[in-house]
Amino acid sequence: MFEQEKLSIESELRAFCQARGLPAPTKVQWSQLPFSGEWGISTSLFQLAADEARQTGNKINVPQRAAELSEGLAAQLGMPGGFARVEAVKGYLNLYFPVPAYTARVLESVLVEGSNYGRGASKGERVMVEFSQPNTLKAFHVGHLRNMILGAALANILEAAGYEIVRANYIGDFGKDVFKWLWNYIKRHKGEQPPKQDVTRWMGDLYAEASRELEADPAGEAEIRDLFARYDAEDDEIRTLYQTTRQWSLDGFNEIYGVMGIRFDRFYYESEMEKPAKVFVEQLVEKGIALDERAQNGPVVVKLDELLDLNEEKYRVLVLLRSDGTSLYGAWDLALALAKFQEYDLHKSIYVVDVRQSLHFLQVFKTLELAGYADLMKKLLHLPYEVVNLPGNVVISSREGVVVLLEELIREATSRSAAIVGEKNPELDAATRGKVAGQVGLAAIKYPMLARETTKIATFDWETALDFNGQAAPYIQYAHVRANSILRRVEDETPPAQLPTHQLDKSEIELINLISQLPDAVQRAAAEYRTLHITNLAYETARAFNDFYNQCPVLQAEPATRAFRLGLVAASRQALANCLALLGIQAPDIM
RNA sequence: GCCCCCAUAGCUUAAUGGAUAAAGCAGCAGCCUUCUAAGCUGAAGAUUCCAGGUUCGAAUCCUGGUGGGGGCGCCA
Repeated sequence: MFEQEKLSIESELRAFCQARGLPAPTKVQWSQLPFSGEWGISTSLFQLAADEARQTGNKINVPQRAAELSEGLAAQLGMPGGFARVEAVKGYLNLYFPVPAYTARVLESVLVEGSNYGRGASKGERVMVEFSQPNTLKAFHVGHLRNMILGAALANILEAAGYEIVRANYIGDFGKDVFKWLWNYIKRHKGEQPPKQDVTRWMGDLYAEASRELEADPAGEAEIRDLFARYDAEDDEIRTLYQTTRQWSLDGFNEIYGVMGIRFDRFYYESEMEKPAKVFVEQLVEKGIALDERAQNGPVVVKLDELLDLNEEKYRVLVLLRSDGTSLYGAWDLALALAKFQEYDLHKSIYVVDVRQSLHFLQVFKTLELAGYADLMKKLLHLPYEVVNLPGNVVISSREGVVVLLEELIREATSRSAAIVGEKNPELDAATRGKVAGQVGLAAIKYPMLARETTKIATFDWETALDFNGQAAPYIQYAHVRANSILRRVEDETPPAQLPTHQLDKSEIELINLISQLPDAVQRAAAEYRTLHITNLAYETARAFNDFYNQCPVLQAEPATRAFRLGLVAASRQALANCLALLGIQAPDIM
């Protein structure tokens, strides 16, 4: 937000170095001044001092030299334009903002830009974010939540950063597991219909049953292959059953997406990739990249390490077709990657898929490179995230039916939230309470998925997931509600054309400081693919707002102060709402 | 056997290679006659897993350990 000011200091720094025969400064690193009631930016001169020592070959005390340099620079700068105060402290150059002018700049840009505040200029590039990828005929559980929430938030953040986004979903509606489920259904549940509620649980239960039955049934494998063959031969009965059961799942997924507030621009299906995948595999065999071992009753594979002449085991072997000629998901992923670029002009194609698939994507991407798609391959990015476990490091398993169902979690969170809303704010009518309960309950379960490093395993337990206090989404929502409840009382007033100035309280300056950081946070979150930067800022902003709320009366303040604070409250509400929107979390007006 | 990830307060987690390692939860002591107390203020709580190394400077980078998790030819 303060690029101009930074650039002007940077050019002063270069002049300073040149005049003294110092090495040219490398990229100047700016950081936020540690907040102590004043607001500004800071850079350090340690690097410059170290570079100087290296250049001259003299042994010097770097911290001492950095202190000297910062003092010299501060003296030369005097009172640079755009700043209120400059100081040199322990090798740092600290530049303090003229509070009234910068405050006005921050608040005005928030209020003018509104819901666009924080958005960057268009980058003129299109990025596809593929996420969710649920498997039909299986349960939708809390393990899938992290992917869904993370993918949706990343898409929002990249969009805000200036990319054009294609939100893609890749439905797992094909493969052995599907026919395993159908096999069990035909044998034990023929004619049964799914229940009205929790379709995916019923699906998942039958899948777990299929897994158990298959282990006990030596003829099962052959029967499943037979179903597969009948599907392939376009057998009416199997095709119809396949379509019907698949649709049950898809309807269940759509219901969940609706509740979660998640949408997609493009759906891909595994079942559509099978045919193009086989064609592509044939080409790979012809090119000598894939090895057809079917004559020896083996599969079709890509022996990546051998092809690359590596001694170590790095890429290993990617299996594309089974020995019976049916295709595997590695082959489908090759076809899918090509399909995406055929359809869209993409700057990047991101796959939000859990970390256990890392080797798989490494293999798929490398195979595409070897097949002559090196340029395309460079645009593919697997964004891994760690899994969600149950307490005691228990792995959530569809196969064993050990799951916490997503629908159940949403229901529990919503009803818990409804009880708390009723207790905290008994005046609300039932309809409003229901609405707020939904907003708060969903927010509470989404937030922890976004507020930690993706490299860390998340543990799901009911107590933490349903704890609405402290560092959690309801805290941020509550700050938004508080701001709103002040503004609600002055809806009829016309805000002044220009915000009056007044002596700012420490808590006001800190709040403005945090609000001003949103545009940078968006760019950084997008560049690093980390939603964490937004959750951190949202929480910090909410905390600063609560502090302000406690320290500074708004409605009862002197007219000028009152008018200024109303502007600050409006800007705070906007900044909080924008952060929450990026995270895919709703900002209630009341709770 | 090979590869990847993780380790920070009792617990869950933050922290551009930079100033005194920051929050929440749990526990302790306070604050509602004021815009919603889902809040705020205190006090307490850390040898950042260990040993080396790089650097003016390391929780952060490198090497080697220890402990835990994950992946590795016909599931997705």
